[in-house]
Amino acid sequence: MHDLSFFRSNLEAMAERLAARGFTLDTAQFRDLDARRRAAVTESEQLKAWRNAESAEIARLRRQGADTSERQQRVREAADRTAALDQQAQALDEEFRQSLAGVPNLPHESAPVGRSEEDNVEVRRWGQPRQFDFEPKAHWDLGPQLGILDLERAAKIVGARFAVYWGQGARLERALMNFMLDVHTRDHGYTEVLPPFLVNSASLFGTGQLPKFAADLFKCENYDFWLAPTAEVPVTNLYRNETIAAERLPIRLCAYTPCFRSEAGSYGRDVRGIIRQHQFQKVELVKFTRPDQSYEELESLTDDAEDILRRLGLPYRTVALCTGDLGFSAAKTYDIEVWLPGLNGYKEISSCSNFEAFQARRAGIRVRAGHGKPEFAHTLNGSGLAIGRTWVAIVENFQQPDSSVVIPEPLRAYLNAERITPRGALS
RNA sequence: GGAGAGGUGGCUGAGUGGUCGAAAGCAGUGGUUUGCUAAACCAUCGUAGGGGCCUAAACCUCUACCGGGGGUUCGAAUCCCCCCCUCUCCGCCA
Repeated sequence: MHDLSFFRSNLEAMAERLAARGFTLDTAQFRDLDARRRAAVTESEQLKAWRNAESAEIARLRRQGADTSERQQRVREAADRTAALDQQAQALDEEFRQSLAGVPNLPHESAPVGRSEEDNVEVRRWGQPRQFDFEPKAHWDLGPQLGILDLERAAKIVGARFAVYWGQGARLERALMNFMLDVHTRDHGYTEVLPPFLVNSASLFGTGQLPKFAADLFKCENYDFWLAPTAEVPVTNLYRNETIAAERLPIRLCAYTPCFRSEAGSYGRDVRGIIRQHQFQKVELVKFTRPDQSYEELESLTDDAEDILRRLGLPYRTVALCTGDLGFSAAKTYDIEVWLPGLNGYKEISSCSNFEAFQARRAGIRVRAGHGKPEFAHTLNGSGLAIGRTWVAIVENFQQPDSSVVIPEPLRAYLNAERITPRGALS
């Protein structure tokens, strides 16, 4: 959400910068809507001022014992007009706010300009994709063969795009969750939180999923409860409508949650295996910072996520998303892509973004520095990492000719094993 | 699920139909006094939106906001209805 008065007085400049991300801001429509809104508000408020003055006069006259029934009658007669004007002003104001809420964030000046994924810029690369001296298998073949991944039964108990993990597969998922949380809390300075997995619509508005992207979410019938699509939503909203003392910033939080996404509109993409699921597990990193600190914090957040891959020995590259590929709320985003032999390419495993004040303004997250006026905080988040895709990366990258999988050293204590070996057909 | 008590500015807390954007205290800010610290005293101190005003600040003014939404009334923090949340007791449950 943009600042109303700033937005209004910088319409043309906004439009120009939004064009970089492929968003066309209809300035004429906004100008017209705003003018009508202000006219309606002014008229409605003038009538209210008149009514309030009349009421005060009535109170005064009554105290003197005068008869005020005529004045009361006049105010009563104006009631319809008051209500109509008020309603009109409210409707226009609401319409304006909704239009404003649908305008994406401005890209940061350091975000590369471009139209699509193709124009993203690789900023660094770590590790070398392994040269196999045998034909590596994709996880959708290897997983069932090892007896650790069961998509058919998942389809039976819910449907497509869900997975059941068995035995060491389940244990690997749990090991990754603990490993990531331990690294971020012990070595990277994050505080662990375990939030609710369901959130209300106010929270989803705060982080920008609503009102525009309801179709991407699962909603509970008869409740204002939604399955959280990412821990970003509950964790960022921890401080919704709160003012944080500047000395407490930056606040760095990490959280493990399952994530639920409808994946509407991605039919046919990543249909094999568990790359794209309705439910996946993720450890998320969330930061609240002072406005002047947010870009250095984005760099360190991205590095914290990359560190997990380095420790696991998984090759990756990091790309800066171009303006045309940025998410709705983000001003700048780095995607971290892990090497997957099954796809013979790099696949997104983390997305680290600075939202600047865009979410904070929607969610009412403020910072008070000293005794000055509170200003909006900057919020950031990134996956640290998506556990399902990390699971895939480990299984595919560290597979052996006999189909076993060598567990990266840091995970061995968690798994109490050095290797995943076939357990035969799924029992 | 049942019964009861509550939700008021940064905090504590008064306010049961008009003079209430809201007492008082604390905290904050500016000042006076003061050898320093401390204290005392005076002043000031909410947010959002509209107008004055072409742009920005300041200022003036209006409107809205006392958990949220409706209603009654010339007029609502105050009365009525619905909802949400917190606390206590009972029931149920992991």
